[in-house]
Amino acid sequence: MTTVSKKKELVDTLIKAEIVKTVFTLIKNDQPVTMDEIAKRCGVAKGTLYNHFEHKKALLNYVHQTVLVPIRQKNKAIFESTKDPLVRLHEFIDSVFDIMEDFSLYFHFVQRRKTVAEEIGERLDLAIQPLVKVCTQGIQDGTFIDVDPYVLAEMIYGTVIGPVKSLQHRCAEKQDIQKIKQDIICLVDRIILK
Amino acid sequence: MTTVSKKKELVDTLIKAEIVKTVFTLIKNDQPVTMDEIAKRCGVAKGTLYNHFEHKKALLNYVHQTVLVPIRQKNKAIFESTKDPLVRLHEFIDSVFDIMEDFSLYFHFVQRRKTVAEEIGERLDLAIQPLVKVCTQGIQDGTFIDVDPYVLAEMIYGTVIGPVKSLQHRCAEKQDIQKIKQDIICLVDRIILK
Amino acid sequence: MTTVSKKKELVDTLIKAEIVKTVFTLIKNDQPVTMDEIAKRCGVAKGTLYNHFEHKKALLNYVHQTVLVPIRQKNKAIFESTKDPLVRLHEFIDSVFDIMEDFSLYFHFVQRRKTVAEEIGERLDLAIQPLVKVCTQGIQDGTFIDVDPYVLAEMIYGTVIGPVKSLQHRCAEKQDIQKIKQDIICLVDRIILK
Amino acid sequence: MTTVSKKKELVDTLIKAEIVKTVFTLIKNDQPVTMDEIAKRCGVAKGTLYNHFEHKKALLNYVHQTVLVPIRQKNKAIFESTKDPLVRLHEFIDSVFDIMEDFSLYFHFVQRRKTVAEEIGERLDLAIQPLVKVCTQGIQDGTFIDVDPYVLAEMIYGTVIGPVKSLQHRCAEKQDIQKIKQDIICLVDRIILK
DNA sequence: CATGAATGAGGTTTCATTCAT
DNA sequence: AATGAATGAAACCTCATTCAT
Repeated sequence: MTTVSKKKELVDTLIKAEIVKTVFTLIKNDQPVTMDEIAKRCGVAKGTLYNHFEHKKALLNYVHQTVLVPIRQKNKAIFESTKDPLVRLHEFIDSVFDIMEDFSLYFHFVQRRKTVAEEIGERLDLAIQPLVKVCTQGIQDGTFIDVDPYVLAEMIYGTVIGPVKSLQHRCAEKQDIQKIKQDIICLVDRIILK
Repeated sequence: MTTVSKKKELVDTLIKAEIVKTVFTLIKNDQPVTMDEIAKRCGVAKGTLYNHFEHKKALLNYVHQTVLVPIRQKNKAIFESTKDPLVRLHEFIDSVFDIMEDFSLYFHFVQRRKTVAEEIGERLDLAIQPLVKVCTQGIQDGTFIDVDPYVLAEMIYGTVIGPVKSLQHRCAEKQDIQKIKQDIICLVDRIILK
Repeated sequence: MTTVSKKKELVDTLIKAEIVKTVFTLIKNDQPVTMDEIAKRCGVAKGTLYNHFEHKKALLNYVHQTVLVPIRQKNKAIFESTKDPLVRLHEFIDSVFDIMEDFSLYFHFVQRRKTVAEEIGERLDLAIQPLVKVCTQGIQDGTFIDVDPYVLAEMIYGTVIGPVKSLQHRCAEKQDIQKIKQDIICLVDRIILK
Repeated sequence: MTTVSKKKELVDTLIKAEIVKTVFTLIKNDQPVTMDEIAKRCGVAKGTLYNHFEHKKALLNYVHQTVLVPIRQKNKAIFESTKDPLVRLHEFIDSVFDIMEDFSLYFHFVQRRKTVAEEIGERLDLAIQPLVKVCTQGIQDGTFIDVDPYVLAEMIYGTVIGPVKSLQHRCAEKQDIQKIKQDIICLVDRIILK
């Protein structure tokens, strides 16, 4: 790759990063996310945005994907390993809590911009389906109880993600979070193991 | 109350009912929900809508509440009874499946019109908090396992509602639904009972 | 028709007339014809234009049709009569000169807004085809010379309309116009009569 | 001229030729003629276009002139000869049919890019005025009928060019074209000769 | 009260032109 | 000379809300 195209790519990346940051700020402040406003705050012209993204939709999608990337990566590493199903489940729970901040970011974004309908598709793709796979395997191994793996997956998802959602509305201290996590792991183990 | 004001109230009720119906039709058909369109389809003038609702937001909120009322009523009857906590839980699960149609209506509405953020608040008010109460009581009774009642409630919610959400993306026959329900009840019992 | 709807129609007509006038002014002054500018000059809001016309295209088409209406009417009266073909031809020539002002308006409009491609279609519909019919009949009568009626029609059109177009670039006095008209009639007769 | 400046001129010519070709392709395909698109298709940068043409208008004008050059040349050769007026007229008609493709190209271009107003000026310059000269001479010779030479010129122009325009909307075979041409010549002779 | 025409802020997108590299 | 990213003026269109009748 030439020096020039490297530089271009760098600038492109920088601008996109700036856009992502700006859109986040707008969303957090519950201000309308218009192309005018994004451009103004990024210190570029409106046309420039259209040099980097075809539509407004493409721009927002990029922002959205940016949020999802670290979550996807962590999930991929966990779900595609060949470890024991139970181990992978525990890793998933650990991961959710570890990356609570990413999740919080994700929720902040997704909760204000996407409709529930859109979230459901994403949820399926991001968590339910991998969980179903793990559960199916666990059931075949004979280590997990023999229940519809979808129900099992939903149960796990609800048990793990639900409290994370609710935490925003409760006032929980650090130590509580560890306690909750332990309760969750305990509960999940109790349920799925024969 | 005078005859005149009675009449007024009647008309008000009729128009509001018509509006609710119209908004639903629009949402189901994925058509834009504009004041113009609502008015045209209701056979009234746009200004008339503003005699019944201050804002568009107020109008949509009214529609939303209309959907929630039967759900709230059923939940109230269940959660405010003095029956055994476990019985009430089973009644809740029964209720969710019985009113699956209402829920489907609810989801159709909420999924296309409200953001995830709004759904979370509602979810808390509508299901989590009542479930927390029931669980707390069950724990004090000594019949439920001693886990953070929030986690327990979330687990139950996730196990019951999650599959309902996903069902839209799976292709499930009637008999399957009964099977799933049995799996869910079985699972919930297995979890919460000591 | 009710008094109210009569009034509405009146207002609609008045606004449309105002719009037509405004668009003409803009075209004559070679200024850009934007919806914003039309609205401003008509003393109405941009949205109002959209209450009367679906698109900008529809608006411009209306203006265009407004120009064509008197021309079409005169042509229709002439070409649909049962008079002698030669008489109808003379009437057509008379008409073109009588309504020179309409034509001038038409040209002013069409020349600045429509491409030649569009004009050709219109020309066909407005003049050539009626002329072809008249010529065909004259040929069958045995009064017109036996030449491809399209060529004949084009010749007549060119002979009559061409000078009108060119007059804008020459400086012709009133008397000259009468002289030119006589020359044209003379020429046309000389050509088409056996 | 230095070698360097020769080379420059060559490059300039090549690029301009490429631009002309590209613009034609775009116009024929009814695609928007934007500077971006021209540059991309020519394989040069947008800025380069501005090194060869001051404005977009200048660029388009150049393309337009390119189309006109061969037409002008042929016309010049015909109208500036000292042959008999009638012979020159016949040569003009021959020429129009010979270079039908150039004319068709011309119309394709002019019809989609220029307004009728612009076409009229061009028409005058390109055909009417030369024809007026020829006719004037023919009238003075005593071979042409004594009619306003402008009217005569318009008649000839209309009779010759009109059918060419209309041919696009009719479906005419090769032989028909010869027939039409004969009809036209015949008609023109019949009219202008005493 | 009902009406619905008028309003105009707010939004997205296009594209000729400039200018630093 | 060539480049092409950045620019930003214009243009079109939507729709919640107001208000005179």
